[in-house]
Amino acid sequence: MYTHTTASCPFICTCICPCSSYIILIYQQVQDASLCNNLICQSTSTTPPVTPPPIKSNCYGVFLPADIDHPGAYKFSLSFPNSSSSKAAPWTFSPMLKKLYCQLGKPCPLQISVTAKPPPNYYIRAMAIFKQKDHVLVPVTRCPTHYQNHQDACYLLMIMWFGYTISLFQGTSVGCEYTPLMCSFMCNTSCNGGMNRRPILLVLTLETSNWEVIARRCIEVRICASPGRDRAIDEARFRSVHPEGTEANVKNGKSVAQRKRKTKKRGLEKTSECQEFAKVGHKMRINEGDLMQNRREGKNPTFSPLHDIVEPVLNGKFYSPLFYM
Amino acid sequence: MYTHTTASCPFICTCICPCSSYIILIYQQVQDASLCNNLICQSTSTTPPVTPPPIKSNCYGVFLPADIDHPGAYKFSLSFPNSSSSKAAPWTFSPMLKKLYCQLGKPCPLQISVTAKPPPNYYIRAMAIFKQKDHVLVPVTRCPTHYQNHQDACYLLMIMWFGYTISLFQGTSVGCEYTPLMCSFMCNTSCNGGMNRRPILLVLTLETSNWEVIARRCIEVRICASPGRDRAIDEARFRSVHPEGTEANVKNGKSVAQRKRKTKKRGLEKTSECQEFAKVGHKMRINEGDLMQNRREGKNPTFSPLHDIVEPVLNGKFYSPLFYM
DNA sequence: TCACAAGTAA
DNA sequence: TTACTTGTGA
Ligand SMILES: [Zn+2]
Ligand SMILES: [Zn+2]
Repeated sequence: MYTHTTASCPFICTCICPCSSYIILIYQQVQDASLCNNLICQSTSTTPPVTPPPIKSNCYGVFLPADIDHPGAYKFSLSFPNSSSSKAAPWTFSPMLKKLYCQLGKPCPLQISVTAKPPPNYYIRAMAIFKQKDHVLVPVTRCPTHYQNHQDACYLLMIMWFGYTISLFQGTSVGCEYTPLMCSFMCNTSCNGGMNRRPILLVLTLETSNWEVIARRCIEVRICASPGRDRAIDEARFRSVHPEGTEANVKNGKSVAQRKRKTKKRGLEKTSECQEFAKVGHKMRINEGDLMQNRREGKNPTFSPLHDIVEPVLNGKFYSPLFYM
Repeated sequence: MYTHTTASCPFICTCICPCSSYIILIYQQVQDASLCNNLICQSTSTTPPVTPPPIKSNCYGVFLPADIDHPGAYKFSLSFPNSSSSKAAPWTFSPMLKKLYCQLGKPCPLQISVTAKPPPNYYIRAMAIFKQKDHVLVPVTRCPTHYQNHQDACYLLMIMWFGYTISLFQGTSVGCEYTPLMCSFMCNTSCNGGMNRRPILLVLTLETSNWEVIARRCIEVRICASPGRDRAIDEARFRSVHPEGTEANVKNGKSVAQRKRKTKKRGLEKTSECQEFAKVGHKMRINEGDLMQNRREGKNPTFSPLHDIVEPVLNGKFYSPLFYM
């Protein structure tokens, strides 16, 4: 019997892959009923998770195109509660742009749902990737400043990897409409030396016990100081570009109101990652060549257990995950 | 005979104290003439510098008020060559505000002069301190992002501490009017997790062989992306506040056109250092309590030699110096 | 060189 | 919530 509890996780227990920024939530069918039709933090499972889920990241391994919504047979969906109407709210979601605006470190409530109970040991993977295609292979990590100032959060993240906690899933059809999650992002999208103003996507995938992706939901996430202001700006810009189409363009995966200069489009002839990082301190922080080489060889990152901390290390470099749940 | 050469130092050789951000230049009288009346990079001295100069920093030890100009008997002065008139120039100096505006990593030429040749082993100390009185005890360091991306510069800095090079001084009266220095600042004044938009002063002191300060020159330094633009803004603001007084107020040490909101003054009821840093990652990066305790006990920082690198460590914390010469 | 972007103070 | 600050793209 494998047991684990964590006090920091009120609703859902997570198995966190220390590689890059993603989190595994394991769906498991159980016998005993629970208080609520949610993913519930539960310390017991019948089988200890001996092997971690395979790594499917943006920096190695195979990953399907990340920005295509695919509800699948279970009608997997991702939504948000009604966000506060106050402009000072710590988070707000724009259905028009399918984009979450939130402040650094503030928990954001996600809601996932399926129309039928998945088989046992189905799980959900949550990861962050860069939206721009030419950056999608670069791991999304925290900036050095926030990592240095917030190592406790990272510690919390890491011990949860050892915990590898199983979450009970009662289904979303008995009373509760959604399964709530709380997600906190630990850097601004604009952070120097980190995301560096590059927009990111949060990708949730429903996967089988064989780690096959059967459903996917993607939203853009902008972590910023003023979510309300920035959402208003983005939506106004979008409406000025698409006077009537509104939501249709978004659902077709087309580019929406990017944060870009009025005069010219950016991102196509974008400077390389090396050049981008060179602007911060004139030296690359992440060696993309290493990542690509590693990817070609199919290598997984190595883990360095130290006390209770497992650090996500790839080719000797440490990556600080962006978010936790 | 102690010898040392460094290729990275064209004009002057520096003894760099790894504590906080300052640099020691030793004035030494020599017999043989040199090509130019400058501080000249010279690899020979008659006595090896066995003991480093005592640490006089903003975080420990005694330090006189840093923002008072005191030319002293030698009429010690600090000036700049004529800066480029281009708005895109990497540096510019405002005599009106006694303030240097420069870009990150770009070398700035300083000129120092005295009216008479100092005795042997007089030296100059250069250090950066925060301008605001309630931050003056906090060491001025680089931000984590720039430190991580620029460790080579730090390495260069550190090996020069071992080098402890002596500079020959021919005086400023034979042909050359000034002694040129080149100074590079390695973070923006606005850097998160570093100076964090707090203005700094560069303080040059002329000290005797007993480390007694006999002259001092101070300028404000703003390291920013657009020195020309920011100087123009500051000077316009200053003129609007001081229609006729112009330079007089500056020379009297009065507060000049601060970068502040039009409506209200800032800096007097400033939030504490702890609260300031708390905004970056919600955790203090520098424990001011440690610094103060250390200062009360008169402790010096400890040095950790590792390969050829000496790291400035104080109470187990590492400080990355802001600038080098 | 200019205007936008986006964190921050008030 | 507004307006300023200040790095960045074009
Ligand atoms: Zn950050
Ligand atoms: Zn910096």
